Amino acid sequence: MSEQQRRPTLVDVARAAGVSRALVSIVMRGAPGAAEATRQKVLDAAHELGYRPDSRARLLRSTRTKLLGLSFSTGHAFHAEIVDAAYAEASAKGYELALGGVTSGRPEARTIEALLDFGSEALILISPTLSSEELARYAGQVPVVSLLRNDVGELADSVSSDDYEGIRMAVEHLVSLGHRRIVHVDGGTAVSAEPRRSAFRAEMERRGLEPAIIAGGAMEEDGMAAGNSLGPDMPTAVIAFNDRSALGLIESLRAQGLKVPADVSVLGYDDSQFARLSYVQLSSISQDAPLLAAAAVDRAVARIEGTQPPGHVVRTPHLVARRTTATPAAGG
Amino acid sequence: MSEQQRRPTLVDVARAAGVSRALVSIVMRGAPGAAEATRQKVLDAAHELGYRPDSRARLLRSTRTKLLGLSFSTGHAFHAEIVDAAYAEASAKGYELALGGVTSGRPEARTIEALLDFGSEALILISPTLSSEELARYAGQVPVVSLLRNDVGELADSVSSDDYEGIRMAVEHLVSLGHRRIVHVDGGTAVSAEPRRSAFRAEMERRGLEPAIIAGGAMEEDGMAAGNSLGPDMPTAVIAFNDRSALGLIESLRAQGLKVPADVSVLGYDDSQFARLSYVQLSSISQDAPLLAAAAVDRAVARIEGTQPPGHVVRTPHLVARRTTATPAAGG
DNA sequence: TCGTTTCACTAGAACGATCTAGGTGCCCTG
DNA sequence: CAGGGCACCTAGATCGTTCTAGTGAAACGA
Repeated sequence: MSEQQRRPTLVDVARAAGVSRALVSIVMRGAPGAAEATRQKVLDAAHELGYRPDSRARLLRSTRTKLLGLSFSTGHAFHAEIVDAAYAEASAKGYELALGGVTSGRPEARTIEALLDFGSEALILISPTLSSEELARYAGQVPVVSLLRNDVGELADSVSSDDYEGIRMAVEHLVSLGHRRIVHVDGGTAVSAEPRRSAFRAEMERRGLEPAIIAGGAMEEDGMAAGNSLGPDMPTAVIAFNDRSALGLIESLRAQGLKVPADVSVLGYDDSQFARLSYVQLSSISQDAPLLAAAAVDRAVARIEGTQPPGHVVRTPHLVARRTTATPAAGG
Repeated sequence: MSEQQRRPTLVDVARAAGVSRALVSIVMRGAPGAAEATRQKVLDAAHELGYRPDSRARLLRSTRTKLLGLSFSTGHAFHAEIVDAAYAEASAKGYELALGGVTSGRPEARTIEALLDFGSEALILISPTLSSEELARYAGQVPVVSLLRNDVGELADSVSSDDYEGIRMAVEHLVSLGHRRIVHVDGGTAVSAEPRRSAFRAEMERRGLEPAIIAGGAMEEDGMAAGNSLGPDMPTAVIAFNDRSALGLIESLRAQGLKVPADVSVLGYDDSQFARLSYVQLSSISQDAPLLAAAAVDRAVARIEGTQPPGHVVRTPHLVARRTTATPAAGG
């Protein structure tokens, strides 16, 4: 049943090592001002006692928490990839990450408050859905970096992927394969749906092609529904809003007896783990989660350390051609 | 450029409301000992100033943090479902959740230390891979609840799903449909792979059937590989280690020209969002993430509040029959 | 030799909350 | 009208750190 025992404090270590509290503090945080011999003695004592600094007390006093708050949506696989990369980048920069999940029953604001309560020095918000006013309010308290959404005003930083360029590449790829009847299954109300939609329209028109857009969404179901509604006037290629939607779309085409890419080419967006699955091999536009995450962490740290003013980073995505896009069937 | 301004403290509120620091504290945490009129006055002042209690200071003094540490693997969709449910349950019980992600580059121990640093009063670990010794060490510091793994000794609590019963139901279901040649594609080295494997063996033998087991894993790729190796001696039904593996398996069968469930029935495990996808409709054994999460949070809170000794909760899974299991073809 | 600098270290005051131990009034009781 | 009880409120200590301002001693330069 083992008594839950009080964890050792600086005082305990100081007593064990025969030095003052302050010196132990100096040694523990690796600050200059301690002789090598003493440093070693203190470290030994600390290790002996199993001492771990109490971050609450530490942070209370120091204002620096070395903590980055990161909000993400549970259930978005793409967000999970960003979280992974952010962990790595933060830890390389000497920061810890506080994760906040946004779920259906838990609004983003609630999550952000929790992250601030933990003592986050900056917030990285993946695809935030907050209004610009709310974002501005938080940005008045700590640096805020919006990831994958760039219309966040002057106060907040943003790191996003160039949606126009991504769609341009998608169209370019399909056109260069010989497709002319291309449909975009859009993302409905999802965060980057609008820029992609208008990019598609502009890019198709620029090439003198008809920009057919049908309503979609971010999930497999949306892709399926869109696929089913395609029936009467089947195009030779489809650009889906994202990979999951593309998967649903492919399934729908398959159910209609069509082969991908022989009959219809399908291009996803995100280059998520779904796209990479060996049996899917979905051609996709990669936003490069690790790079985006690293850029976001970089910006957050730069802002915290005051080395730079707010700014907006836009990264160029790239095309990953796999097995779902090909030359259209003759006469398509 | 807006000056990042100091957040208001108890003192500020006290001054604004014309009362003492202590009284504000009393009001803020809803403790008894303040007149209704004063309470209102303080609340108004606090709201006016936009005061939010500093959890670091609060926690430092009070030992109670009302914080539950939850570790999960990014990229495990099933874990994400648990996180969702845990948030809801924790918040209903008046606790906040601290999330810790386990990724390939970030060992579980590292994540746990971070959760403890945040001040977690208890840890909920989803499918922990730590050794029993390490678990015991942490369990000596705070209550530890292991989720989906039950061999964690006396010190830690566990909440798990009855793997034997799950597999028994799976076999039962298939046998009652008329299947006799059933294969189990196992989970390789995954956490619950071994109990499911031996449950399958025992349950098949109990019924006088041949328990065919082939090596698999937790991902689509593993299911595909297993499906491909099935070729020569195709069974009429397969029980996969989990839904993702089942998906890969189905894909492989499809590539071999076999229809599911007409030629082969496939049963998944987890009843994850993948199983529920409208174009998949995978029959699966549900471990009921929300219930498991709620049970884990309950145990953690019970332990923290000292109302109960460590214990092991086992929940019974249930079968969700969808479209991938059916009566075998005549002569199968 | 005597200031000055540097180095190693320490005492004590923060940080922003909670908690303990009172101190007021005010009402009631006998 | 003394004394007890209660409801409301406050001063001051405290949590475990970090930070500021020193202290003492050794090393240095002139």
